[in-house]
Amino acid sequence: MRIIFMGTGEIGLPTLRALLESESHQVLACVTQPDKPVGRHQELQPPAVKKLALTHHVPIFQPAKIRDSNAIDPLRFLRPDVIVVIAYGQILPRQILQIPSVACLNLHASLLPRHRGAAPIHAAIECGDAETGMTVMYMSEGLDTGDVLLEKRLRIGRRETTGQLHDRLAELAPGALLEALELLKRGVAPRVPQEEAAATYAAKLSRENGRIDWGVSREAIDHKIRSMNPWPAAFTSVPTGDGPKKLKVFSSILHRGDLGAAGTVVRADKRGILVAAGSGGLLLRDVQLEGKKRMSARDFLLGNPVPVGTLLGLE
RNA sequence: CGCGGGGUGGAGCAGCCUGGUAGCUCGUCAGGCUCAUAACCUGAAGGUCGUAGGUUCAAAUCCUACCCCCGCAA
Repeated sequence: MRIIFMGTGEIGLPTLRALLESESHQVLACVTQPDKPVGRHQELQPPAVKKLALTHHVPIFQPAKIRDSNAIDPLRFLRPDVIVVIAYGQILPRQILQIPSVACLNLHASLLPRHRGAAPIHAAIECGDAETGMTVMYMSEGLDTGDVLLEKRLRIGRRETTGQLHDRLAELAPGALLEALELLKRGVAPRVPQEEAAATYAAKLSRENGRIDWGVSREAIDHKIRSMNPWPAAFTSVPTGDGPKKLKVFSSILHRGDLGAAGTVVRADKRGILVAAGSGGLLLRDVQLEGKKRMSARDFLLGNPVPVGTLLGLE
């Protein structure tokens, strides 16, 4: 089939690669977000999708606003059978949805209608979900509200992070899409409306989402730490000789028992930093002090002793 | 030139302001203690102090340029 690929995030890379290598499909163009100033020195960086498309000599479109007619018309002229959208980053207007002759498909990294929105992977882990998956849906004008074509499920590991789950979902996507395209080609693709009452919404994350509230349960904090890893990273603050500093927490182990006031350091040794939560506690294993590299709690303590009784999270 | 912190034996840090024997906590190796140990004791190895220049009798420390890492911001 003749396909236009629209995507920006890394999660779409395996899918784009599969389409490019497929014998039965032709990628007419890639639409991705404009190069953006990224990183510490604000250098312009092309999206990963663009880099991959360049190596395959596929035409690339990077409209600042996909709603502009001069962004839409070139796509229409390509006369695609299908438009595939995965982590593109802009809301598509109706005019785009109507372009493909067969379908405008979106791949979403959750089992819809659960976790609609920008951060479905984070949400699945933060909510403590046992499973998630990749959904192929027919796009509608609402945000992730379209009818479902098919979905592939994945069990979420007990200690899995968003980064790890992201990569597994990315690898799950190509198979789901190719199967969906095959069903469409044979005219037997299912179309199941989402159950509106079961819908949840996963809003875009900001750094502040990573702040640890030591007063909640140890499970909730553990979900937060895994969910925010690697970005934006769960964090708290720790007193230092130069005042309180931000401490990112990348991994922890649940600890049983009542340990006292939430946020208090109960023990700090080579095993890690044991902190009391609202119920039970957590043994912090991998941390990063602001301005420093990420390291094990053991290494961190060698140069930054944290006395028992220290209260974390104070500004 | 967006703001800021940092590069010191294998790891994490101090020392730099107020130039002049390389320090701390670990790790490693050897030996000892112990029923035993992730515990403890003794000893040892291991560093051109990011790179290149400059100032000086003397530079980890002061000056200049560059490279790399990280936090904030996006």
